[in-house]
Amino acid sequence: MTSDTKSPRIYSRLQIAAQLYRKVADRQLVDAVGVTAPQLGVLTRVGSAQALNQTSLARDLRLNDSAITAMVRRLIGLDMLEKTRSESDSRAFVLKLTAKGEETIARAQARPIPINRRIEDEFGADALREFTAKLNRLIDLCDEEQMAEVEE
Amino acid sequence: MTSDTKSPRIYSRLQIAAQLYRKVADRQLVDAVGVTAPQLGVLTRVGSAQALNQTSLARDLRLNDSAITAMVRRLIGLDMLEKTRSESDSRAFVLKLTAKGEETIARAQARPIPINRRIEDEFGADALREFTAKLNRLIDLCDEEQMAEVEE
DNA sequence: GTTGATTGTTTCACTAGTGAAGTATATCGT
DNA sequence: ACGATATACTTCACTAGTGAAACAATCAAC
Repeated sequence: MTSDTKSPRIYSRLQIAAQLYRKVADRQLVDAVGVTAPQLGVLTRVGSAQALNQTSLARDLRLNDSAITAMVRRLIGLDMLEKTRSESDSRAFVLKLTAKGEETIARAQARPIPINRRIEDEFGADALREFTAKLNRLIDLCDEEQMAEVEE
Repeated sequence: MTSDTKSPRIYSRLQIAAQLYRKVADRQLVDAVGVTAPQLGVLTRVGSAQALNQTSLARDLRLNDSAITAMVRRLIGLDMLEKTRSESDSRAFVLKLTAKGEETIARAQARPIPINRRIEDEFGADALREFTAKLNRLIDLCDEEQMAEVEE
């Protein structure tokens, strides 16, 4: 039994890393600015776009439409987001930040969360770039695999 | 605006990769052996241990106790797992695979899922090793950060 | 040998995601 | 101008995770 069952490694390490990172980031973000990491992701995306609707937001974040429905509902509940019917297309909504939403982004941008600083410092710019490149490669492979399945 | 907001990159790429990988793996696994990736993780851990209880399982998989409660309930519902009160400690349960559970692991081990093959092939053993090393490093950093918080 | 802390598990309320099915509005082809 | 198709969004039922609070059984200490 010298062989250490190679296969499950990447998958489970990836899941653990993602989960743990999110847990730590969530706690720090909620403390600092009152919003979770996925929520901040939505806010910043909405903030950096003009007249975004939910479907485009879903595509940008690579989530499904129903995840967005729920996410937006929560953010409206937190008074961070507003939703108004689009004038050009009455099926769609236009998402907009409230004043509180803008403040939240501003505060988050002003002082980066400790875990992110730590990771940047300890990895260094090069290693980080290489790491994200590999993550992107992994994402591409999964996309290809999905394509392959559809056409089967 | 040449600077590309470096910070959110790793976090969000990691989340996207983890989510997508899990989605693809889940679909392939459910098709092939009738169980999701996290579920298979639990089954294989139980299978490779003798007389495991839920708390140790939680520690092994780096999950929370209540996640295990739910997970075990689902696997019992699928008739893959059994739970009997421990004789040595009557607070604890001993987890054991059913025949169906054993079969499921066996089948999963027999033919690895396409997405895993693809990733192994395209990355190559070295790149994969390096990648998991970085994931482990990331996990360690998050652990340290959590420690730091507790002692604040 | 009670008393108090620790351990194993569950429940609850929550976030965050998926997929399938439904509703309403837009748009296209003829 | 109409019917078919596509698009935007919601709802529902589900998996999978977190954290806090409860409860029972065990273990130490005195």
